[in-house]
Amino acid sequence: MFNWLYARKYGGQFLLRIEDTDKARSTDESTRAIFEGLTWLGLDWDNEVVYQAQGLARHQRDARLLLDRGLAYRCFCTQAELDAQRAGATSRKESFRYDRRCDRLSPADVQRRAGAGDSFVVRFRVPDGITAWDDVVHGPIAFPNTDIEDFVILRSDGTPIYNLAVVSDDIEMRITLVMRGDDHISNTPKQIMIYQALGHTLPKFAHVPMIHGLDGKKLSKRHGATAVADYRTEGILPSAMVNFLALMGWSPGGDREVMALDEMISLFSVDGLQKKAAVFDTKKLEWMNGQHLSLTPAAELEPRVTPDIIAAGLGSTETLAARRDWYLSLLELLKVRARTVHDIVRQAIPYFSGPIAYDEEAVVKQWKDRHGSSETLSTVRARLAELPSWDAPAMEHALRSLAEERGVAAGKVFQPLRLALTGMTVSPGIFDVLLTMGRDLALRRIDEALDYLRAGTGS
RNA sequence: GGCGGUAUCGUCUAGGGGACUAGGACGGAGCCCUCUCAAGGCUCAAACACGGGUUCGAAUCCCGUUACCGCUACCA
Repeated sequence: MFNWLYARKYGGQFLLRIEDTDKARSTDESTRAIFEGLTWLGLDWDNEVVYQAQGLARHQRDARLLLDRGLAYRCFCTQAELDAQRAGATSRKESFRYDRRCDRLSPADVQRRAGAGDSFVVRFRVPDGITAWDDVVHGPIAFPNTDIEDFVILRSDGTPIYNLAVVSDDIEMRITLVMRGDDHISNTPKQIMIYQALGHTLPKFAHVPMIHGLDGKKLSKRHGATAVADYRTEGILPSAMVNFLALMGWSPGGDREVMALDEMISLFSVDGLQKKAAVFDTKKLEWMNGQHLSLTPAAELEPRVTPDIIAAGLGSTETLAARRDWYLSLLELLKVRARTVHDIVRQAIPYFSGPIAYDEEAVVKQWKDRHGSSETLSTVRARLAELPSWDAPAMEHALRSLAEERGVAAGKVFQPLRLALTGMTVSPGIFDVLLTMGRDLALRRIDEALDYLRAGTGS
């Protein structure tokens, strides 16, 4: 996200690389989630996607180069030996660092063992000194090299370890800015040493904060949604998601919060990048989504909402297209009081011809007196039915004067009617409901309510 | 354990020596608007982790402590 904003802001390129050197963790499923997530959010990448595993030959060539230059060495220690040493060190409460025993092997020994087919890994020989860089978000960071062991760069099966592959690829792809999660800060000195050993100039490094779950830990499966695109099925708009995500770890300064993507681009600056991890707050995401729902014109919302409307059985592509203007005005009416797309669909039900269910609590509250309610509703129906034209001022006059005649507050008329029309106690203004529903359906809904009330009488 | 990073309301954050009785937003409480619910407007509760410095002056700079997070793999 921040990479993308940075690239778009400063006219750079946003390159996508799938780091799939770990077969166990990198599945079709996981890479697809990346593409879907980025696409959904509208974060487009430049050039072809690069798959790290395809750079195998180059990774091996770079390891070979380091070996030839004497900057790396073969290590014949087995995993079991290393594990034992590590366990010993921990039990003695010492910190374990590889003791470089294989670096002391004579060239002849190395030759002999390699020739005999002993398996080995390639380790990078960490030089003396300190490794430091000026991080774009953190400022100067330094690591004493003595704290870094001679790390493995090539496995015994000849495949590269992450730190080598990354540097090799970044050089190949001419990466100028490495912007990533700050969990990579401690990998950075290792990578810098590889850059230097390979004789290449360093890119800039920017370590951005991570996002944590409510428990303060790294976001993971147990926090709910596993992939960003899962929020699509939760009824979240991509514009809201991207806005919300951007605010986790970045601020444009001042009080700016609700923004469109292009505004974020122009406002983006690394100065606004946060150093602290952010906690994902679903409540705020939903609020943000409500804001974006209100701000987005119905015509733009329509393609996103329609599939859900159809799935809910309210209509088909054809029936909706046939009444497009009406449909858009319905969306316009509902979007302001919705937080997710699901809210819109739920509220849209009464405006379509299908059956509606009456909210139980609402019935108890608004239709407590069934005879009285029936009487009120049939009078309301008669007044509405005789209206010369179906417009808001006429309806309002008819219903308000009815309330006045009876000496009751307008709400005493509106609320039972609202329940009859929508089955709910909440809806847009009652005249908007009547108007949007249309005369025929509105009168029918009242008839259905009267039937319901009659059926219930005496029970 | 070692190393590194971070630390402002419950949460996201503004703040970069005096404008801070610390601002905004979400969430919470309440009021207004009002036919209901949203939206909107208003009000309230709510934070500079702690301790030392530096300075005339510190939320802001430095050092320690603590807490949290990360790395410490033939994971990425």
